[in-house]
Amino acid sequence: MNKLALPSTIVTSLDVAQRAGVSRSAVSRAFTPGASVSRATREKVHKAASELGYRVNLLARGLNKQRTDLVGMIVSGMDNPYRAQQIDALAKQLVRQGFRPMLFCIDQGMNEEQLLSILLNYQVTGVVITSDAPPVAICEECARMHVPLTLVDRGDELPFVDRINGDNRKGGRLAADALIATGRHNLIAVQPEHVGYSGRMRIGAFLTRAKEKNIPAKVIHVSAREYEGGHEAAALIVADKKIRPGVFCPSDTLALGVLDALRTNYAVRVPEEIGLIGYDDIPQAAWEFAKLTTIKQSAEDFAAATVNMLKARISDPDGSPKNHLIDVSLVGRGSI
Amino acid sequence: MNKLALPSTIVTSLDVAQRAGVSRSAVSRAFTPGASVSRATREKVHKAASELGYRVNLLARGLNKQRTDLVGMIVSGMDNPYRAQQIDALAKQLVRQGFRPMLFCIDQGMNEEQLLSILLNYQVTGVVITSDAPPVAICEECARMHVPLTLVDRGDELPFVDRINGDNRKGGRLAADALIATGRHNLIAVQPEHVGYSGRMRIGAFLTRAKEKNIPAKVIHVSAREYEGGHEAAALIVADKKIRPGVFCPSDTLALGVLDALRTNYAVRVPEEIGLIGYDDIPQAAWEFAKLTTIKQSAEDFAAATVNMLKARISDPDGSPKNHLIDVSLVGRGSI
DNA sequence: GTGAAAGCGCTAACAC
DNA sequence: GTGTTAGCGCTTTCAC
Repeated sequence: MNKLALPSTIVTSLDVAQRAGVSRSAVSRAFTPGASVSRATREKVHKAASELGYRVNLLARGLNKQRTDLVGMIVSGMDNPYRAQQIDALAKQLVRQGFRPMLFCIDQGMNEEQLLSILLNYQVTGVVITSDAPPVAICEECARMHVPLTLVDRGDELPFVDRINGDNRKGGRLAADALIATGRHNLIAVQPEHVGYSGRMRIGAFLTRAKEKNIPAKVIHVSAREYEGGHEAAALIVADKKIRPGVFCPSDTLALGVLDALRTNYAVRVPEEIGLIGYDDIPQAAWEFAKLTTIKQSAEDFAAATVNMLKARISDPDGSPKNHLIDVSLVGRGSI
Repeated sequence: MNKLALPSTIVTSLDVAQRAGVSRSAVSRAFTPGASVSRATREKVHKAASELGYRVNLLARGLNKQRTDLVGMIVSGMDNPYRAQQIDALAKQLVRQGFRPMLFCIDQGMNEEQLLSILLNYQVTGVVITSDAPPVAICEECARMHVPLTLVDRGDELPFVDRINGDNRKGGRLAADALIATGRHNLIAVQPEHVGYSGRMRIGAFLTRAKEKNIPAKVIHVSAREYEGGHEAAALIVADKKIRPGVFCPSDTLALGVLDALRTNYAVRVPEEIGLIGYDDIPQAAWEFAKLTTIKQSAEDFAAATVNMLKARISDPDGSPKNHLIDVSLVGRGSI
């Protein structure tokens, strides 16, 4: 990297062409993998380019090729560690596969539609939505613009678009089975007011399984979400005075709220007096104070499946919509 | 939103112009805030546009205006809740101020330089780096390309570029003062092997303050980072058999690892036997099991300062580099 | 394998 | 206030 006098003006492919004594097309080809250029030309061009500090302008290329490799992520709830893991994994996977993620976090006063609108203006190659609010007109808009869209954890409400979901039914079932296997004969599921599709599915499957096995199960409703919701739930559970109940929370943050409140505020022992199982397997679930048994969904699996689905959609824009299920598994840690 | 036969071809400003019976410039102006167009024309254009489902192509606009509003974020350690908070806050703030964040997470096999290279190819308007590895040639590259760069939490190593840092000196001092104020006469700082600039500064200030007050203080070195590092530290602290020591951890995840291990593995009571203070004030620090006293840095303050600095740099590209300090404060929760 | 020319969709002078 | 013209930097037929 030599230090030339700074080219206050932008270095263009023409500059490189002239310096290398070739045409602009040659330069373009030299920077296009698999284009038909001779080895000699390619090297000549690359040399001139690096001397000049040239870099291809992806905006111009995108404008021309009608393809940007930009992928929009519309996200909410980054305060939940699992969501953060998902975003991290997705962003990495996208880059690995040649895409460039744009990140839009739902903010008060900025809804999904507005964010999507911005994305579409950037001619994104695809959009991934991982947030809880409903996507209403969004799917139609993407369809109209022929932009591939993948919904993560948004359920089956919109059957005409690609979706990735954890296997919530299996998860709920595993949770019920696990609690029952440790001799819990009073099952409880905690359901926050603003629970999303996934949570509802998990709880639904949990209750179904309990019924199948003839174990009484009930739902406790709380108004807060995440950790605070868990505190609310703990109060209700304690007041309930069931004998050695088994409690299922459709997210780890919720479960950790329950656990913490039970022990600290009510001196209840877990798992001796109450069995508890969460969902997601966030790092905190493995912490010593918690040792929370939970249902693991791999964020990496989610990311890989999402990007694959996106690629599939790009190469076959009119194929029928897919719904991909991510496998889940039980991680036993002793809280049941 | 009416349903016309889907325009399988892209809708361009020319299409809108023709439909509205005006020129392309008129269309352009109608979509440029503050341009000189008559109300009538603007409305005519907007009507035609929405009938056609037109949206301005920001790539083309960017190519033309040499300005994309794209801002790259290069990030690592999203598994740390504080980092996740920072990214969330920054992404939101950027969008609010009219920028469009691109997210690049450091991945094995993908270093900062490669990611930066991609960003620059997209003609980003600015770059924010919030990661721990050293930025070496990156700053030079940005400077060469005239792309504003802001370093978050990367310290003073590179005085010729804009930087945002928490007030680490004050934080370290506050931590020492707080421990001393509760009668701790044996201070300990926990330092992971791969501690970054911020951590070193915090510990440095902590030790300095201890010395000023004539309180003995030592550093415990651990090889792991975050929660696991805390476990290592706990073992060493217990082995040390100091009387009622006061322990400072330069991050909450580290502190929570210490706390958890002390209680669970060594049955040591906090704060009775050992006082503990962390840094960052992540949500988990407020959880019941922890009630961790800590040094708070507002992620929103960081985000706001970062975006402001970026804007300042954009409007004055050759101004002297700034180093902005974010204020910190003590959050007492009883772990000391 | 290489160059010339046309054009991706937009904005910015410049006339009127 | 509005239309015309000329690019922004790149890729891509199409000849050669």
